[in-house]
Amino acid sequence: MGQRTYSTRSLHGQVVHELGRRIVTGDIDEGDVLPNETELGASFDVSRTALREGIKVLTAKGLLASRTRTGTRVRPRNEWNMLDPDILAWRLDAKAQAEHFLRDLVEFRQAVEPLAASLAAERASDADIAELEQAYNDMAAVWEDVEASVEPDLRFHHIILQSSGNELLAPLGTMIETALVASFRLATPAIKQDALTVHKTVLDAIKSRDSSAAWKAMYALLDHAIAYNTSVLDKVKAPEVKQAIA
Amino acid sequence: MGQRTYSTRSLHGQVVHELGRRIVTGDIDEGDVLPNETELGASFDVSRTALREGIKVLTAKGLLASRTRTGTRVRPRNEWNMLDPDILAWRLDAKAQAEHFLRDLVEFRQAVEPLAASLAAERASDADIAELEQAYNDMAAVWEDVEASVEPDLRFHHIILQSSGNELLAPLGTMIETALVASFRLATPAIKQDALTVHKTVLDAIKSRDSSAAWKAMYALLDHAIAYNTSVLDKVKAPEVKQAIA
DNA sequence: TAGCGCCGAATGATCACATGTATTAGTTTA
DNA sequence: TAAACTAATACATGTGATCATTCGGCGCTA
Repeated sequence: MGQRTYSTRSLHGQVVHELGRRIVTGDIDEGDVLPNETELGASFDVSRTALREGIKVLTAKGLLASRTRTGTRVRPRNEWNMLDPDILAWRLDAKAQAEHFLRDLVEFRQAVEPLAASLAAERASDADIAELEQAYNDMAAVWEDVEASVEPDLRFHHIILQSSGNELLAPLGTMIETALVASFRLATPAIKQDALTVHKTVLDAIKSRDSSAAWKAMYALLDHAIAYNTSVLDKVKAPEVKQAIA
Repeated sequence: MGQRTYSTRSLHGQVVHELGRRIVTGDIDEGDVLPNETELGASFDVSRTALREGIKVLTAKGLLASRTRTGTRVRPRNEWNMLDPDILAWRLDAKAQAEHFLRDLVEFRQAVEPLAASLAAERASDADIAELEQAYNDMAAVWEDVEASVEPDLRFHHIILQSSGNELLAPLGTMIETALVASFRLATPAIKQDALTVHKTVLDAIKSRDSSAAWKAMYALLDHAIAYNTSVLDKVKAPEVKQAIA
């Protein structure tokens, strides 16, 4: 369970997560009009104020839109801020969509990370590269332990995005972290050992400041992930996989 | 001026935009603690409730974090939801950063759109392709008029992202629309004519379902845009360019 | 000096009431 | 009869006063 952006401890935070989950999972459909504020507040057993603060949060994420008299309705799905960490987390909760979602996620990474790697090869500071190497070494040290290798793996990708020197790319690591954790957990030690090799290739390319090699290496790394994901998701029999997705 | 997600008409909406702008432009620094709610509310001349709703919105976008007793502080920049339409709009307002921002934006497009094009080549429906062709024709019809050609151009890219069949890629069109409009306005008819050719190449590749050709064509299109952007931004003398960025 | 407990200041939450606005129904008028 | 104005209404929006909760710091005590 990756950390959610929005705290679930406050009252309106609970409203945000419960309502958000219902919308994202399709429990409440796009275009649907919500009950009016007093009514909805009562059903959540919170005051109208708390409910409104929750609605404002979801509005900010593009899920809802309120108009006077008309009421509050769910905005069309393609206008949601899909890369919002909370929305990603809710989508991940929707087990029914998980398979489709993982495909989308890997495709997205395949769009973003190769370029980030090539930019990092050009722009990373020596300190960045040292950190990257550290992350790789940490990964290598614990590769048999799937659980323990998640953190340095994540860190590795994080640093590359940061080092791209692009302020639109850099935050993506944090944004999709929750989702990545879930997909990483699917891996077995055998997979991880393979992964180690391709990670090394990426690291070396960036160290030698070869941006096109970095691009290709990262692309290959994700191809590897795709091939693995599909092969795993095909054998739906394995219950522990379904478990991991959830 | 692209349409903002969050209405500026409501009271708390004004708070959102004013506070948001101040934070994004660096007027209020990351890590800074805001004045307490009663005080800040007074300075905006709104009630504490309205202010709180505004703060919740900015919290949802990752700009702020509130803790009891400690107060509300600006979160580190790399944790912001950079692809949020409002944040993009505010960044665009910050003229000082505009040049750097445009570079980031084109790089981001270069990460995302080639893949979207290649996926579209595989997955676009016949209706999608018809729409895409329509957008191209509309572009071709008015290419001398820079202003008029913005809309079909935007539509062209929008449709490709939509047709990618990836729910993470699809909303990016809407998200970066505001920013794209600004960068498109920089173009001159001569540029636009060139652009037309490369757009045609993309269209043809998708029509013939050639995903790797689509990838390359879109990449070339954006390379074109990059080369153009840098060349334009280098001649800082031209005042109408600075104007257009603003 | 370490540990405990109290206090205060900030956010968190609720309520009651006031306001504005868009829709709908009802009434007038050409 | 149909179109245009008007009033009623229901809902979202905005406000301020009030209580609850949390947590950091200060000071007391052993």
